[in-house]
Amino acid sequence: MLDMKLIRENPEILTEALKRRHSHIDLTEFHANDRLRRELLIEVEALKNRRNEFSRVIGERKRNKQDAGDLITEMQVVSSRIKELDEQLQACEDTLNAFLLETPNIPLPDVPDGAGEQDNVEVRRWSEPRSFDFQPQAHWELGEKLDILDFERGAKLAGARFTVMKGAGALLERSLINFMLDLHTGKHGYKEIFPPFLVNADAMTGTGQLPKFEEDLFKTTMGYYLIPTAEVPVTNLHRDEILTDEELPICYTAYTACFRAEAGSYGRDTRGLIRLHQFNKVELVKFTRPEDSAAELEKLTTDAEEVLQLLGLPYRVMALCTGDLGFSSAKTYDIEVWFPQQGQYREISSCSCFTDFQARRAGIRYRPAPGRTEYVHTLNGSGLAVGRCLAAILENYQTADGSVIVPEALRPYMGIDSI
RNA sequence: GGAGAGAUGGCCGAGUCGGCUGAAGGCGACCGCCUGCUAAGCGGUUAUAGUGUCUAAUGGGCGCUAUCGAGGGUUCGAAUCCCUCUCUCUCCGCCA
Repeated sequence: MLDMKLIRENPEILTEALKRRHSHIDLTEFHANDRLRRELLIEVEALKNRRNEFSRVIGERKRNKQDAGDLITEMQVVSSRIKELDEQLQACEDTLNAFLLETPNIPLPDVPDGAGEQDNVEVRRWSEPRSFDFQPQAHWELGEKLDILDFERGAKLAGARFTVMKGAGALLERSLINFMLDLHTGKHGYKEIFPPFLVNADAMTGTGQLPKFEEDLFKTTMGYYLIPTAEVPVTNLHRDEILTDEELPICYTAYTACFRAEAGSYGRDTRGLIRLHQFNKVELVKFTRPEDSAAELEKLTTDAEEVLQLLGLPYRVMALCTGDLGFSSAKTYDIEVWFPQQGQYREISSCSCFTDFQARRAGIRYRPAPGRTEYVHTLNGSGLAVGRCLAAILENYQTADGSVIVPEALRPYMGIDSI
């Protein structure tokens, strides 16, 4: 959510931002409603002021056993007028609020301009894709032949876009989760969180999934939402709180399962582990002072990169352009890992700075100085998507006979050196 | 699932038959005084948001409005009365 004052006083900033995002939102109605709101507010508050004063007088007279009938009659009229105005004001604020909830964040100045994915900019690249002296197989083929991935039975149990991990596959998944959590809590200093996987609508609104992206979410009959990422419960941990200056930055890491409806991606990545309705992810979340968020995003990204480095998986880092930027994000780096069978880099982590956009929605503030409050900046990134990481390991570490070497860093967790 | 109790400021905790309670009192925290130091003691400060106006070093000054779990109702007026919902606690039942 953006600052109403900013839109009021510097509408050109938002206009410019929307243009960079290739998004078309008309501000005329907003400005009209904003003016109307303040007019109504001035009128109704003046009346309420009168009502309060007269109530005091009425109270005094009653105590002194004096008649207050004349004032009460007058106040009846005032009160009914207040009620009318309050209703108009409410309607006006609902409209403004709906607008704010559906307006995307303003990209940071250093975000490259562009219309879509093709305009993203490569920032850096780590290691070189390995050259194969045989035809590399896709991870789903390897997984099925090794009997560690079972898509058929996943479909039997739940449907398309579900899988079952078995034996060394399940062990590898679990080892990756532990490996990532150990790295982030140990070396990088994040605090581990294990949150609920189901949350309420308020939490989903706080981080920006609702109201705009409801169709991407699974919802239970009881009204709970399944989390699409740990970002939701972990960021909302501090919803409606005022943090102290000293405790910032707060850095959390969390393993959760993630659930996505994947509406609108029907034909894409129908095979393998790339796009499932349920997948595991280790997430990194930070709450920072505004002035620190840019540097913290860089650190968060390199923290995520280190997972791939330790696993020996080639990757590149992309700066998303304005046209590809997520709704709530002000700046995003995607980390893309190499998939030999597809011959391309695929997203395995998305690291974003949301500036105060989520914090304003979720009411997450801090005290920069005694007596003052300010919104924090929130950041998050995958560190990493576990299933995609497993897939990348299978493909990059496969051998000619179809077995898979276990990366050095995972051997203490796996207890075996090949699958 | 059944029965009961409760939800007030950073925390604890008062709020009588609705009226000067944004909210007593205490604790904590901060500032100042005192003290050789510490402690004790004394004085003061200590919620958030919206909005008007003034000054304009955008940081405030002076006002107003709202908020006592959330929403609605009664009333000239509600933390106080009524309804709905949410959450917490206790006991019973069930259950990984």
